[in-house]
Amino acid sequence: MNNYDVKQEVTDKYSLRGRVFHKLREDILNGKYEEHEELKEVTIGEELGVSRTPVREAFRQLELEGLIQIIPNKGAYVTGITEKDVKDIYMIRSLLEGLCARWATEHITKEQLEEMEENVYLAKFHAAKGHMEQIAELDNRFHEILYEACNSKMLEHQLKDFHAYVLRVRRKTLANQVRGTASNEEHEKIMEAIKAHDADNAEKLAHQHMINAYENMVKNGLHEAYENKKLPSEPKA
Amino acid sequence: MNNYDVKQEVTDKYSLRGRVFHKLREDILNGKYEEHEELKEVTIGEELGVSRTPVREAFRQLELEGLIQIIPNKGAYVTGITEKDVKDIYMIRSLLEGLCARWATEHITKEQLEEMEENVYLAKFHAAKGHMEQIAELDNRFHEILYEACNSKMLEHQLKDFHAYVLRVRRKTLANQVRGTASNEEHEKIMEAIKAHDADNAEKLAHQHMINAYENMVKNGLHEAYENKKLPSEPKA
DNA sequence: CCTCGTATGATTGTATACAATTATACGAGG
DNA sequence: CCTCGTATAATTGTATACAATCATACGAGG
Repeated sequence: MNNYDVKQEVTDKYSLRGRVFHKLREDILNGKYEEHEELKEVTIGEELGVSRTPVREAFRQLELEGLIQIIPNKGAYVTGITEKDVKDIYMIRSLLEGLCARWATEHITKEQLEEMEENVYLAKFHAAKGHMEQIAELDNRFHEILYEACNSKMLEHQLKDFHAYVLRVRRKTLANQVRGTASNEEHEKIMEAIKAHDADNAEKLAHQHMINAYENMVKNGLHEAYENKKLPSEPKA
Repeated sequence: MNNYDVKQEVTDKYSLRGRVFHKLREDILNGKYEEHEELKEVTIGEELGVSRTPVREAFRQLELEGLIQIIPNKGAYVTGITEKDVKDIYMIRSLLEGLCARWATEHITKEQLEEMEENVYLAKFHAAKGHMEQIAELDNRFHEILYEACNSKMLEHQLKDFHAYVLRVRRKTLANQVRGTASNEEHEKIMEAIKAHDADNAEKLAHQHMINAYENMVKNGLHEAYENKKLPSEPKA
């Protein structure tokens, strides 16, 4: 339609700044840094072999993503992500994914629907074979298709952010054949609701899909994803 | 509880970068720049009397906020905000404000509830007097209290972002005594549901509150808020 | 021994210089 | 006249130098 939206990733990975951004993002989400640990511009720069300039720019972005907090003239501190944050995100996402499915029902294109059908089909195949890596990939892609199909760059933007935020935790969760299969069956039902132009049902199913995903994650021990991160404890006097 | 969360604004207004960020944000939301207009680092820097460094950092943040799009080695282009974006945001917000009200019901503190009661009381007073500026202020604050009371930094962060995003449009809308009064009455009902620990009702009321706000905005002519911005038209061949 | 002020060092904030990349203009060749 | 390649200019990407701010240590004074 309009060729303005040929947008690549919001943050390219091929500039130094982009690399710093993605590296720090990964490290923070991985739990490499303690919560409230101070990140120094020179130190990070030296570790990655770059000057302060790209590091600073990456810091500003990470701040807006909520991963670090910058106190002016003082320093950058890791915010981290707690179990409660993950829970909150899933609750928020459950609502927004529902809305997304509703809108996608009204706006999905033929091409998108075709890719979605292929996605579900392939996922079924890989689930039977136990190819966990591919299942995770297809799961990601399924949701992305949904985001793109909703025809709302605001909602798409939000959901992609959240999606990336919990990606690390989620990948671990999907490494579980039972849930992988169940998840894909839910995808299929969502897709069928969309094909049937049943927006109410699509919304409800997508909503429940998120809740199921979260509950499965809790059941399998969400905390394992954070085993290497110390829980924040009340500082004793 | 923990004193880590004494966070000030995510982007301070007293550094050059902060000033550039807020200035560009305002200008973009105000429609000073055409959609898809290219922003040049030197030009912006000269206009504001600063070097490229703070401008670049501000650009990175604006990109993450979705207001501009940066194409590597090429330039920064204004994304702008369309009427559809505003509509989408209100639909998204209606869901999230509902969730927020639900959580606030479970987590609001005595102090927050007191400020909320004072807020509603004052708003009633100013509405009767026709003090539009104060009504707008109190309206903003009411929602902020709600955001802070929900006890979820993820949700609070999201809602504050959206809130700021549509603030300019909204201020114009509230400059309307009828809606100001109705809006405040809705605030009161939400508050009472929270006081009665009726989370279901609080959610429903907050949800409807957003929808009403949006519909009122449309009725009064959302487009007026964008009278100085050209609508994007399909480029003819 | 404690308190406060100053000096010093460390760290962030900003400006500028230079490198890399991209867009444009122009001319040679067909 | 058109196409393509090269040169040039403009713009972004990065590194570094300098300024401003903040934290710490240390010593004078009480």
